[in-house]
Amino acid sequence: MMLNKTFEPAETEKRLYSLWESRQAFSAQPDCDKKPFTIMIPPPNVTGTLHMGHALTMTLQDTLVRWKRMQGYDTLWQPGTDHAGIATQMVVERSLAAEKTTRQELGRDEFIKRTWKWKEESGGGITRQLRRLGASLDWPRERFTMDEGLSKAVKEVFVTLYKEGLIYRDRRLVNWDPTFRSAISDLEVESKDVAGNLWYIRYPVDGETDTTITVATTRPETMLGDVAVAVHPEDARYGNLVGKNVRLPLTGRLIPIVADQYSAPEKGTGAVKITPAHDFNDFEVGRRHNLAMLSVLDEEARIILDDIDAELHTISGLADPAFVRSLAGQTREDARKAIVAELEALGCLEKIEPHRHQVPHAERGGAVVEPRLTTQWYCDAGKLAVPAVEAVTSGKVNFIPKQWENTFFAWMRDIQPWCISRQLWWGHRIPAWYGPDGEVFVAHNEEDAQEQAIKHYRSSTPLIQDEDVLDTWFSSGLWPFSTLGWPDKTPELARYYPTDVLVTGFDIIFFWVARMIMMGQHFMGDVPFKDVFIHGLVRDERGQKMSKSKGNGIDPLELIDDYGADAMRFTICSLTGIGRDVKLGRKKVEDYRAFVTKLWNAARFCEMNAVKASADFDPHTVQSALGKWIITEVSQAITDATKALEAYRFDDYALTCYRFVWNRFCDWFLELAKPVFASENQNEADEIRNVAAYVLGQILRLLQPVMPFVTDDLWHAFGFGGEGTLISEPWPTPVQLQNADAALSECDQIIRLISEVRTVRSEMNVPPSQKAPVFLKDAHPETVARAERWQEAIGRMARVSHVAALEGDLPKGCAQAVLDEATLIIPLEGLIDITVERDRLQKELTKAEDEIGKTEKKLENENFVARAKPEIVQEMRERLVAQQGESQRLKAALLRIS
RNA sequence: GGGCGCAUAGCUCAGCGGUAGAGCACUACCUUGACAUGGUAGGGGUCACAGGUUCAAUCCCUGUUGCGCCCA
Repeated sequence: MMLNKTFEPAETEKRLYSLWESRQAFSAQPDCDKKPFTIMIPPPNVTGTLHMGHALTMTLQDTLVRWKRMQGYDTLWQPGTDHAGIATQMVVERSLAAEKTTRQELGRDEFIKRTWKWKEESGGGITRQLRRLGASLDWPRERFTMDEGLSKAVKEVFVTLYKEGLIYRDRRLVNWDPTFRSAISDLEVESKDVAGNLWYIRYPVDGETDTTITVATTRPETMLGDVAVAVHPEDARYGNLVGKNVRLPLTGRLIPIVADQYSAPEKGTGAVKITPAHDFNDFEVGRRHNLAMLSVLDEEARIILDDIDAELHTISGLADPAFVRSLAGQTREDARKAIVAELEALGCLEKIEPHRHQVPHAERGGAVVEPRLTTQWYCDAGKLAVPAVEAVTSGKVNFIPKQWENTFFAWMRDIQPWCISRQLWWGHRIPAWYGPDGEVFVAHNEEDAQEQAIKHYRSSTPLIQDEDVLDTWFSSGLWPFSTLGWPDKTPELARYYPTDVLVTGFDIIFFWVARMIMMGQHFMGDVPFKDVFIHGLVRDERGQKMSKSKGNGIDPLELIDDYGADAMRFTICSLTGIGRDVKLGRKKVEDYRAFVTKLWNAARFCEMNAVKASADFDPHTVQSALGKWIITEVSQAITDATKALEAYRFDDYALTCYRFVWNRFCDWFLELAKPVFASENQNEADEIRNVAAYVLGQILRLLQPVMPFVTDDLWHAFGFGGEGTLISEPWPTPVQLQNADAALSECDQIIRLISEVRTVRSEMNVPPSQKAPVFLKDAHPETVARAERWQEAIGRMARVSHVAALEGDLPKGCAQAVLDEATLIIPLEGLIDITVERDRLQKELTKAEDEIGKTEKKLENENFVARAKPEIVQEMRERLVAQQGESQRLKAALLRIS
């Protein structure tokens, strides 16, 4: 079989991936006796499509998993998706809208059926896309947060936490999305700086004809629900008013002036209106002062008067119930306009100031979020946080980089009760049933709830299940053990929990990482993972966050189409340093594709020179210096690459491989091997062929985790093993050759000799077509012998006609260069300008003397000699000798041509 | 306002108490039979600024400035 002129990723990727999958090469083997290594995929949203962020995180995970698999671990990389309550419901509702119907018209059961149908047909497209990346996920184990097993886990957790008092119902403010008409998480709210106004409104003090107190507000429409005015207790301006009441304009309600620290004297007028049902800070003030909580906005953020209608007063020039009633049903925006106009007409509006302020917006959908007083289910995150924090402080869970532990702690320290109910239909319906009197029965199923109800009511009573579903993250938090079969005691659970590492971005430390630790600690009594590797964000080349609206996103599938999955994966790894964002552009992928090509071409060269896998080759038996040298070099690369992966240094891993393959194997080993392959010495040629095959094999293994396709293709082509088998080959191990020092210094010297000659020739503008001899002056006999041994390679690589010790006088018109104890003499009469050569040498000499100066200065410093580590002083002394030698030889060279 | 991170070659980034590195870009030369998606060589850095610790600081400490992120 001959390798094609170029590597063809598209064809190879398709062929190999289906081969791997059909052979279950990715499957965990729960029954084997290998040590397990487990990564849980952060389940992508079932509505999602693959973006660069996925490509980054999945490439890193796949690289780790493939590496560990080669290291002989039984690897489980658990795939799956989450049901993404809001996002999925949105998708299906959109298609209903296209059919001119709504979920309400369809009814809950039918809607759920539709959504499942959508999921089966269109959901989870991302899992197909992950295959294009080469991700070696254990697909037969794929799970979905809504599937039967995981739903069972969710119910179990809910019922248990309820029994333990860690889940409860409470009426308090939530962040409410008026578009979805659902509670949303604090974490799904984004504060945006918005240009608005501060409206200054005069509230007349009750019982005092001419006294008013002016409050400043950014939300005048909420004043219908005002229950107090707060001033700072130490604010002298208002001291005499505390305890008195004001008449609320528009509604005429009598409300107190209270003293509360919350009011900031320097802000606005120092007096603030208090609307506990529509503002988080006001809610706290209301609690402190035992104030009523009046809701004036409904689930769509329209004015609703239920709470205030009974107490509307008619006060001439201040309050008119008819006006207030006319607001009912208006949106908050319309109501604001009407209210401001009315206040102005009443003379209550003191002034309007333009004002920038933070307005909460829903991350998904972008609606302005409304704090709203509702009854929801809450999880006592504060209690669950304690063991979670403990897990991190004790080091049972390690964040990499460690830095992120602070972020984790900061959030955990003032964690709020977690609102877990959502007013959606798509999700895990809350396993709570209500009796006619509102009594709650929490149970695994309706039968159990009925049983409880019968005990409670002493008769069979109709129950109604809670309409709401659970926050998607509630089920995601169970992912590390629910996917393994919990609450059943499965062998998988025993074997793969706790998992080894979680790989994710910092943006979901709170959403997910923290919750998994809480749930894991509580239900499994152990952490869900030992390491948390937090990688950066993918940005474009200019460092901008990729986003749809900016249009600067790159589609990873396009990159794969254009450059191949291997090139993209390698690029990602090479750019993933610890704690750095990944700035990625097409150009970088294109650049690293050149590396894939380089590897391919190096392999082609090997193939052309009859390099073949040899099963019984033992690197320890190698005799040639070149062979010993490259075996030592590849061993070093293996050591470095392994260390890098152990430390999650994907960049170091990729770069170590890159440098070894390109700058050692290709640039030197293969070039130095050419004369050997061409030589008469069949023994040596055979040995170097074997060495080449061995090193190539090590390279393919080393690169398999990051470039699984091209490496397997070559693995097979060279007869190392069958197609698709590299994935399960052992990870390479370094070898330690005995007595290799002479070989290493020999190769090192030859490489430097070639480089010196090349440099001199290039600097002297000698065209490569002009060959010239090289004579060694003052060289040690061993140096001469080495140069003669490598005559052929030196000739090819440095355009040298022949190498020999200098005999007799210096030829005319020479260029010279210093190599260790020797001086290289390159006769180039007629080709070079001797004055240029003199200048060149002079420059070298100046450089050398500068270095001597630096070293001497150090050694002359008594403090240095006395206090520095002895080995450093010794090193400096040796350095000085070498530098002085070089300088003397340069001086001598100059003298010879002057 | 609180917290965190970053600042090194034109660009992207490594590095590290003891002679400043890579890739890309740039310049010159080269189509020699693996590779022009290539080869060879070269130029290019007061390691943000100011102090301090140290025999020695790009590296450790303090402060300043600039940029970015998170939380309020």
